[in-house]
Amino acid sequence: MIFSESLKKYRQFQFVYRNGKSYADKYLVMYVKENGTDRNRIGVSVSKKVGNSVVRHRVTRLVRESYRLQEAVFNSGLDIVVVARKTAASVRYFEIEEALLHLGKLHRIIKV
RNA sequence: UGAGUAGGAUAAACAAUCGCGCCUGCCUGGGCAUAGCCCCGGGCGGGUGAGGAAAGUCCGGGCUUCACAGGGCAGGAUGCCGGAUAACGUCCGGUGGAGGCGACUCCAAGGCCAGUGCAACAGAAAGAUACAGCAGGGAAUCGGGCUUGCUCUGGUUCCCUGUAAUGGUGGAAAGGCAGUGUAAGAGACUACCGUCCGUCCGGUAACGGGCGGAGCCAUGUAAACCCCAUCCGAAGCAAGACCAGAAUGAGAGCGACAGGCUUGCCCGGCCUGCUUUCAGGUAGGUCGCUGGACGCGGCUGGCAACAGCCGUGCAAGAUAGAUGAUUGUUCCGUACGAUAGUACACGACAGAACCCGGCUUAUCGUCCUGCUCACCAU
Repeated sequence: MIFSESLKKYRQFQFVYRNGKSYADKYLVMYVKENGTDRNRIGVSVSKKVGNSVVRHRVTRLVRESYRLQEAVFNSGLDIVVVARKTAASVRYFEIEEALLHLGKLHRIIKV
């Protein structure tokens, strides 16, 4: 991804959870916190409640893919954590993409 | 053709666009003023990228570190015989038993004459019996018979004795069944079957068969403790090795400059400082990391598991974790329909994490092979 890296460490996730703002819709929850750089960092979290390993992996990929394709419309300098909800287990790609953009609008981090 | 049985293969396909990990070729930027076979990147091209169970983590082994003179106890696992193997609780071939007409399937299949424990309920009695029954004898009593008191005979009640055929209970009632025998019965005796002992033959063995003998002294349970035999050191790739700039510690040198303490001052001493070397091991990184008890094909040996030889191939290696998304066509499935076709849909179970050999569990379908039984035809 051109403008972004991924969040990796447990502590980084915890920092965003504690200090960031969150919005949720039917499929996803999004936490956002400014990180003070000119790049975005995105982390995806899918718990065991969502499904078995294959399902979780698929949801992770869908979220990452839809972020990758829509990367340019997001503002820079943010740490974003996307948490999948249980309902996301049996969802198609476009519904994930739609949910991601919807939450971005709620956070007002989408470029107009 | 139908029903069944044993085993195997496969795990939707193709194309376009965007994207990811690893390997590799070429070009190129920076560290760096020059050069490099050093370090950090970028671009383009090529190759490659989940499973039959990758799962559960239940066994076994390799590998790594630690421990280790030898022996024993404890603990755990296994348990008919032979073989295969690196090893196994796995596999193959047998033996015995159970089920099935059969192909075939299933078995935790050593030892309760070392000891201890348990055996509910039922039943008379469960390391033991006599409830009912059957039979003999005696007594009392009521009858019958006739030669009128009997060495005749029947019933009922009680007592003594014999018995374990029959009955019911039970998982199990102390070999089975038939006959002889007897008052009634009983391996008391006899034949056959079973069991045990001896012996001979076959087999590496488990075991099987023949012959002879013993009437058969005694329940079940060892996935009850236990006994016997065999095997087992512990922990695991977050193993472990290396690099290393954090913390910390040690030594040497520099300076005689600054601050603090030691006494008001000086000298002296101590601490803080700077440079450097070593130890150390944090963040981070590299290796381990995939060429192996490897895949495929053939030959040879073996009933087989498997082994040997030859040829050939190299086929994921991530580290918060790549292997994906969209679109189109075809295939499959479900529903409707005579076909054509139309509609529906994340197209079974499920995602590598050091590597192998197994076991177990999950699973939509499709295809193939061997064999068995029944029916039909010739």
